[in-house]
Amino acid sequence: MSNATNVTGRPGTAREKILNAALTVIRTKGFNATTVDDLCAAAGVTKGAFFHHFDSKDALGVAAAEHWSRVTSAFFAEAPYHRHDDPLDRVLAYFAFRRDILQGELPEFTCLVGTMAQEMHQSSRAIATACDASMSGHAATIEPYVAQAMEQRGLDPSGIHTGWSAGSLALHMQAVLQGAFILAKAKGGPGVAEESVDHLSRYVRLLFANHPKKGKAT
Amino acid sequence: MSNATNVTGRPGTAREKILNAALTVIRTKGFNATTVDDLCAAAGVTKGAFFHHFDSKDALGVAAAEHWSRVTSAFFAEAPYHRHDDPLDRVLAYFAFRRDILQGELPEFTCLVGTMAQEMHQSSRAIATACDASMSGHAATIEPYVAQAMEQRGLDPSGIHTGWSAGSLALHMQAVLQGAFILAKAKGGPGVAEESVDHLSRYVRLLFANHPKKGKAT
DNA sequence: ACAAACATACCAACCGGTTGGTATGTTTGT
DNA sequence: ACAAACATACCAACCGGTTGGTATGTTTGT
Repeated sequence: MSNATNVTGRPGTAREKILNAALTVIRTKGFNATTVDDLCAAAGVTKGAFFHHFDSKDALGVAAAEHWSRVTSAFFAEAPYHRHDDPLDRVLAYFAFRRDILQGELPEFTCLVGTMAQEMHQSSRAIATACDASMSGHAATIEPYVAQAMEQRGLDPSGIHTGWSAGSLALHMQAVLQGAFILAKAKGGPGVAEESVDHLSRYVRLLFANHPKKGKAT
Repeated sequence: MSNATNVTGRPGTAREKILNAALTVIRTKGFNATTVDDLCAAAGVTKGAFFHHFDSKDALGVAAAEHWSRVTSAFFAEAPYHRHDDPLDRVLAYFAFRRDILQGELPEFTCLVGTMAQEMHQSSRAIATACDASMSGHAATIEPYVAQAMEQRGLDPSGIHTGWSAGSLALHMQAVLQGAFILAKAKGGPGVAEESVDHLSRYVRLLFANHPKKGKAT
């Protein structure tokens, strides 16, 4: 009944342990197939502790999506792709980075909020909204790089192509990654996902192909 | 105990009714959240009939994926995009078609096997394999169009680009669509999905941009 | 030609185990 | 002293699957 207040969550507390357990367990089994007892066992806490910190399993789902946002934000903030001078290089390096981290077992490189959105979009709009916030929030961190590259290279998509924006391209990147995860899950390995990221990188390179940096004409 | 034999499935039988119900119910609720009773209620049959035709809920999942393959094969076989003379036009018209059918409620245009693969890949490899067969099987129906377009226009991806094939591009298309569905589910509407399909179409056009049909140089 | 034997398709009632959640404590930090 | 943070014990509802049975064919031996 006391909930939603302890946003900080001191490390080592039951809340933090449950949240961290949720990231791996839900990615492995999916949200519906994950029982509250699974979560408690993985976190090493009792059910009483669980329902002290979360009003319901759904509330844990929302909190897990938010926790995922924090964890991945920190993870991507430290990634090397930000360090390039050229905005387009940053975007391209982002793809290389996303390709590099496609390692280990499926639950390790797969996306929690993509999984939960797929499963819960009809039964819990609260969870779906939290998942959307997480995915769109991540897209919003690369959107400025895309926008900068477009501006710097004089790429105006509304004129030349059918009409798109830095935002729609950033969201499309997330769609490709989410879809790549699904194929990887179906096939049982990351191979297909790597190829899809390659196609995505190739797409962006082609978009900018005739738009070199400064005033160098083709 | 008698099972796996009646592959044809006479229409109107309990088996057919359960299978058809499964397509919509599982797309709406997901596989785990769908109970056997849900399926029986939607199909208008009893549980006894269900377990007469399917050994287990998982077996129904596999059969549903196979049923989905049959239904979608027939659906796409009748679609207009096959009727273009030029192979590249067929691929482009395929995208337009996929974009056009993004209508109605989410469970209506969303993919059963993508949903099931996501949810069941760890708990039932049999289901995941059936889902992979369905998605890869569909990709295999457009792969020849891509290959024909490449050959006709002299596009050799192993030389010019990083290295890709008609097969990997066809699979990438499925990844984009699957990912678009996830974003649509998270956001609660098909808007994002349409934009992703547009990006995909633009990608393929760019791939062939400098490769006109006959001998017309740029 | 016909009945016994068998198969298929289905149904209503039931069962053991699981699941999210609750009620009632006890511990711990300030 | 008191509230936040847990732990223990427990429950009602639900869920996949089973059981015993019926109705309606189909096959087979004579």
